[in-house]
Amino acid sequence: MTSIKDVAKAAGVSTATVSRVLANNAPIKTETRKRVLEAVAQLNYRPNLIARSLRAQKSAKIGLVVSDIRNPFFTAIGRAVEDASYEQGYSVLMCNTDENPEKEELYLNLLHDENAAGVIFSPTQQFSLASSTYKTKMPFVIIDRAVESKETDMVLLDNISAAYDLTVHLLENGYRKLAGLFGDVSTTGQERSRGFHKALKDYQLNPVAAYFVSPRIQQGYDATLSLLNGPDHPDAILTSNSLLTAGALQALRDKKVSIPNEMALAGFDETTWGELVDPPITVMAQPTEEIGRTATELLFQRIREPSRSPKTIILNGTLMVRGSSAKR
Amino acid sequence: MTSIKDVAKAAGVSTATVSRVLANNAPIKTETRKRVLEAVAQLNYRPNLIARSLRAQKSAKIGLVVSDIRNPFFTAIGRAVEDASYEQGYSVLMCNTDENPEKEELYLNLLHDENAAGVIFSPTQQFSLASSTYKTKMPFVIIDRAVESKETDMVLLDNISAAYDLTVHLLENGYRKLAGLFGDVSTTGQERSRGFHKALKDYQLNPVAAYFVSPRIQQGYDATLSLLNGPDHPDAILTSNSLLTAGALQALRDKKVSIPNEMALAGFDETTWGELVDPPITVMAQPTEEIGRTATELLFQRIREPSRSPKTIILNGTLMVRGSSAKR
DNA sequence: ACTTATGCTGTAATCGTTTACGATTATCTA
DNA sequence: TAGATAATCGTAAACGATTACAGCATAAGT
Repeated sequence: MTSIKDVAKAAGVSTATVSRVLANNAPIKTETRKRVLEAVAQLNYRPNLIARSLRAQKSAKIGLVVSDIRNPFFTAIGRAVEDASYEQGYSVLMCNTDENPEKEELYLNLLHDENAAGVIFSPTQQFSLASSTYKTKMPFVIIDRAVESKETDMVLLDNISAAYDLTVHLLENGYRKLAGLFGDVSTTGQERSRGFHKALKDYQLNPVAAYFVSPRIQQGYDATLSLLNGPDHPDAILTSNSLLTAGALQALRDKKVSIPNEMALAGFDETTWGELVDPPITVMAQPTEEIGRTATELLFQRIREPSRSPKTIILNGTLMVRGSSAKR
Repeated sequence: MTSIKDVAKAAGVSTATVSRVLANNAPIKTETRKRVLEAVAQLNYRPNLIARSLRAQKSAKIGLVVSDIRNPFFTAIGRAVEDASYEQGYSVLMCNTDENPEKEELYLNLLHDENAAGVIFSPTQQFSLASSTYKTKMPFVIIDRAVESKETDMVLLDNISAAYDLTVHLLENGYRKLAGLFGDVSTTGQERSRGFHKALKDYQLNPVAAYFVSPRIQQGYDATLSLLNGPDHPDAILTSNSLLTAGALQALRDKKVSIPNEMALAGFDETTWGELVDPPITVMAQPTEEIGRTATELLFQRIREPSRSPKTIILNGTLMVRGSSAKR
């Protein structure tokens, strides 16, 4: 490998000068700079990032730690984070935790050991930021799922309002026997459940059911089946993420339950397929692009100014009314 | 930060001994080992990966370079690669190229500069592995899209056969006026187009149309519209990836073209929503999990034994017959 | 008892950068 | 013109690990 020494030799200067030219944070005579640059081009030299990172005790990469990139919500965010980071010359390390606190810790450690400049993180509930010491070591931005600590930057959805609005929409359209399917691994599910209950209360109704299950297609499927077989048959199902929606839809299909006549369906998160199914699914869309960009910007702000006081940014969902919750 | 020196001091040994205990590739007296381990635990020490990587001139991470992780095909592969790497103690750096050769080069450079142990890569057509020098520096495994060079390991689908079978399926089910929508950025689209044409030829038919467009929902939508407006109205559309399928489906919906009565639809790649839409979509499913795992294993093989002769592994798709191509 | 082998550990070089510190030369200032 | 200031560049010390080499015991062989 050609190192900085080779360049220095070729240009007839010291390694320090080469470094100064490349990091261009110092005065260099135009003529020497030219010589160095020529040598660099000649030898096709590129600085070793590892060595640079070791010396500088930092690196130009950030971590994105989420539960599963197969979830379109996280994929979309991942893409936005990637794009925003790319513009700043940073690269992104994406990590899947599988909702597993051990994996969370492992990846956080890894990122720390890799001198990551910061982390964008969607933690499980078990993961207590307070007890961890990461925040002292690396800038953090929490997305999607709130944590207790007010010490951290966060980008969240107003989950209670969003769920409230979505529920009200169902109620306004004449549905009365609502069931809710919520994720059980994050605060998100709980908050959405709160909005759900609040809306029902305002209408002086009780929910038919509210299940907390792990956010997977299979669980959505199973929960929906048990709703269908249960004593108190709902006339509408509200789901707290797209995986549960997919599972619910699948179950309704298999059981030949017609939507929305026999059962309405509405859920969180926009997906490619939401509009493609028949009937298209009413969703509370999250501004994924904005979440990703905002989180990234917040992170860079904190990297630049570590002592800045923490911000929590609350974004709003957009209700996309479609056929699956048509007025009955 | 606590470094190896602190541990050495605490344990009353030299840094060399600490290193030997931790990398455990040397004889150490049981008693000293115990002391070192205690000190490590005491100080909560974890070796600095950057320093290790600099010294060892390698690292425990691999790159995954694809065009867009929002494409479910790549997402699924990404997940499989992640899991397989995790088991080996490696972490994965995922990169989006956006089908942009410049970004490809940038990320490949980055991975090289980061001492990545290897790369799993789905290149654009413009990217000529031959002209690049990467292969001499890093182990490579190409997935999904063939490259000329026979010097590299590859994991590919038998695209011609897969497209042939999918086309034959449409023909067997009575469709005669077929149109094909293929991606224009990779060899994949071309190969699938070949299989498509081959099948038609075997049935002594000509295609109504064969478009090469960039693999995005919008392009699938636009192409389908122009098919609908064109002079020679097809009775079936075959798409070469799920994004084009989604776009085509959207267009057919918007134009109220009934599927499969007025127009059949069949495409590549299994997705969450393929079965959920009405009618469910017939697809040629790729074994994403297997592709990801195989590629990862191949990569690790090559990392261990760089001079091993290159392998090309060809996998087969699975035809999932569904309503969108029902017999007419 | 003297050599040889072996087990265990420390010293110091090394990986490829950046940068504090000094040294040298050029440019002002008065 | 002497002294001060600034511009430019080189020397060498970090960053935190691994490892070749050497040293010193102790055990074994003759």
